[in-house]
Amino acid sequence: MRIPDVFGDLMSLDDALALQKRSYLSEVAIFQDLSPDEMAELGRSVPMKEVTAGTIFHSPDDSAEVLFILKKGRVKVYQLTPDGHALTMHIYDAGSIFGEMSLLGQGMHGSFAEALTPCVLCMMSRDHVHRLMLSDPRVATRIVESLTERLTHVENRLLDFAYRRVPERLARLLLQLAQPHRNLFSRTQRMEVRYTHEELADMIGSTRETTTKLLNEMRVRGLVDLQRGQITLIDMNALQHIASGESSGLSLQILPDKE
Amino acid sequence: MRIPDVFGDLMSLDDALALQKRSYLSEVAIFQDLSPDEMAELGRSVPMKEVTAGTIFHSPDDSAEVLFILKKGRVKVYQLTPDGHALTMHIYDAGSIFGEMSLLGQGMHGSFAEALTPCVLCMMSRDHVHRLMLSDPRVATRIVESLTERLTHVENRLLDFAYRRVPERLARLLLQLAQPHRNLFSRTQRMEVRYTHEELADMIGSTRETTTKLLNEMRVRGLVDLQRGQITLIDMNALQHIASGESSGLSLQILPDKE
DNA sequence: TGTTGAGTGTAAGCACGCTTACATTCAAAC
DNA sequence: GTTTGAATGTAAGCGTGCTTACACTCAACA
Repeated sequence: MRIPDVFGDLMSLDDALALQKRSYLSEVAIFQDLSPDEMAELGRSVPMKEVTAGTIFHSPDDSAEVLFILKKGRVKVYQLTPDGHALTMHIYDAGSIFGEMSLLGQGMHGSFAEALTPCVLCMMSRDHVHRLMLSDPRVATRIVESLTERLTHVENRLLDFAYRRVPERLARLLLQLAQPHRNLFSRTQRMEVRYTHEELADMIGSTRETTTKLLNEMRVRGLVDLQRGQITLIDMNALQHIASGESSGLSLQILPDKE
Repeated sequence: MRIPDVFGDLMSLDDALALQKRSYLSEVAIFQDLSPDEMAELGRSVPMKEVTAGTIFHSPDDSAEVLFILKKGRVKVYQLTPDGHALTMHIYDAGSIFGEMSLLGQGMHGSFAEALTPCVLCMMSRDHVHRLMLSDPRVATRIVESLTERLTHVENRLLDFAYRRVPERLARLLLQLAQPHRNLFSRTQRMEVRYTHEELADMIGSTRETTTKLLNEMRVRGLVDLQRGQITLIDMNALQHIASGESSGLSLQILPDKE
């Protein structure tokens, strides 16, 4: 797993760029309470960066405490265990903030941050964030809300990992990740999950092999349709049933012999 | 673990009570930046409550969004799974804040809060917290720090649950919970953990039986000493070794036959 | 058009730890 | 002193899912 040099060619300080950043930042929930003036000031002082898909723009080696504001794209934050397993801590969508700082905690203690798609990121220093929080309580309040949401999410996952079996965790993940996708031909709308088996395994704390096996069992049963890097959910109800743990596992050995 | 009752039976006047609450609150990290006046105001407006050990003072049924400020004692927050398993989300010591509110998130989405020892709690409404955050950014900043710390902790646990085996999780928990305890006779200082096997099991997402078995294996190997509701850590190095996953499991079957 | 690597399919074997089912010990309450 | 329930001890059995080891498919790139 290689870590390419990220901070290559950053930004130039023309006004146009600052303006663009300003418009970017204004859409981030954290800053929605700031005045236009404050936004302008922010736009001037916050560096921006673009990275291509697959770029690992933060690794545990990076000591600097940085807060990332994700303007465009999707980012995966994950950790590696000594024995080489990866666990995906979180996947952030546009509008999210995340970072290393002890101040804003979240994840980066030994975490990698990888761009899943081309991304546009704003970067703020610890000091900057701190000043911003102190200068405007509404900003701090928004950050509290953001942290709260994440905390809730992680605690739910903890419960999953503690007492739910892998098929349950997988079904829950699929339902959670599912994005609506319109089929142009049949004009039906289906839910899709665009991740590889290995990526899914890293999210549920399982292995690629087990995930593949379970997905194929789901396919055989008509719950999903499988293509490369893409899973189409068909029978949402059945998936929900598995996700709720009411199904007695997915392993085929329990299937009644119908003939 | 009893706490000498300092403010026991002085006077039951309202003023005295407010003063008492004020002094309580002033020791809570969140409010350390407030002025004496602000503390006084807080002391007047925040209700306080005492509960005995074992009391479950919050359950999923309680719909009210309350923020608890734990002044004295220790509190366990846990959730129940449909199949009756319990998972301890967090154990709070004096000075902690925790609560239900979506605002301050953390845990209470279906959680129970149980006093492990006699406790003194202050309770704040969602509105009150919100106002306090908006009125003083330093308060909000402290809350952000608190949330950050908890988030980091939960994420570490998530990693543990995902890829560490039960013996590892148990050893890590013991080391984490260990409190120094002075032996009056030998004047040696030993580390103690005062929980039952079941309580420990609920923290590492395992069962009481497995925990008992592992603890006894540790005892046989001279790593710990066991009494009712109390575990004394003896060989910290060996425990650390198990905790780091370098030990090839604890199960006896792998032990070399020495004779 | 061939090569390459990522993504996927499949299967045997086995260890961990959960389930189930008791027996026993200890401390507190009566 | 007796009783009672919580805490602990122990063990057989077995299923989940990890490990290991390959074969295969497809898309991208040369």
